[in-house]
Amino acid sequence: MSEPTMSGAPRRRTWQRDAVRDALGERDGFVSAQALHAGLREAGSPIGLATVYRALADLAADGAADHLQVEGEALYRACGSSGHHHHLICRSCGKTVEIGAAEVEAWAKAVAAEHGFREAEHVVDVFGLCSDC
Amino acid sequence: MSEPTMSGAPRRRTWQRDAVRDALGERDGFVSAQALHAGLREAGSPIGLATVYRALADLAADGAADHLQVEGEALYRACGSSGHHHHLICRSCGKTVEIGAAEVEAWAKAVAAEHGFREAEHVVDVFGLCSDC
DNA sequence: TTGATATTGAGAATGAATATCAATACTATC
DNA sequence: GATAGTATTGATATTCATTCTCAATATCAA
Repeated sequence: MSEPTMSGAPRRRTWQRDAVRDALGERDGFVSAQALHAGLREAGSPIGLATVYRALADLAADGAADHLQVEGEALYRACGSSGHHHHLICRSCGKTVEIGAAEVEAWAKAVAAEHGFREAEHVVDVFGLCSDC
Repeated sequence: MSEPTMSGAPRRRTWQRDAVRDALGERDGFVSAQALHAGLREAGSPIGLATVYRALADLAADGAADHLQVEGEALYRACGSSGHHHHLICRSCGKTVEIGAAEVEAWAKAVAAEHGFREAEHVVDVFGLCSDC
């Protein structure tokens, strides 16, 4: 029998994974794997690109990071709140605000049910220009 | 002064563009450029891949097609309603329902304003399993 | 019909993301 | 603390979607 609540990820702790987690946490908004890797290298870290991709994928799988696709690129961000939430993102500087939206959750569920759809998930993100841009 | 209502696109009519528009219209859900091209070739059309990409980009720019990014792939769909709308998409068979959502529009605008964001746009799509899947 | 030019398409080029695989580092165990 | 077993790393090759190039061609207005 499988145990859904058990984290099936026996992850070893390495300075590389810590570096990626830390670097991601220091960023305000969403970053690409490429950009994060470039930043780490600039800061003197010899970490490899493939490792950054893997670390980010793991963080996302563990629920420690959010990710979204923009213009054919995957962007990641350290997760503040642990539960389900959405984002308000500045399309100029990348500044991001995490937002909860009970109304939207309810709406999505209702719309799905209305059309006979089950197991509904949704993608909801708001893009704009923040007060500093 | 610019004229936002004027179509700044002096497009020439070619059988290739018509073929892409028609093929897209015949599909139920979202399709990738690659898939659409493969379908056209299978149907005997000698149309080139680059042309399909260009035609789809033009349709999207002209507001005749919607597009969204899934797993690093751009997907297109012929637009039913001309105005702003969202989608309810079956993640199994791709069946898509266009949905309007005044409540969500209002919510997005309110959330953006609340945090000092201007020129807010939003991405709202619901994925689920339709009644046939 | 003709001329100006937008469009096409085969293939090259780009760029993000993943696979490969030997060398290395982490963890539990003794 | 030493050691074996194995997950992880990283330089590089590879895949794959998308865009670019540019000569040949088709479209549209005159």
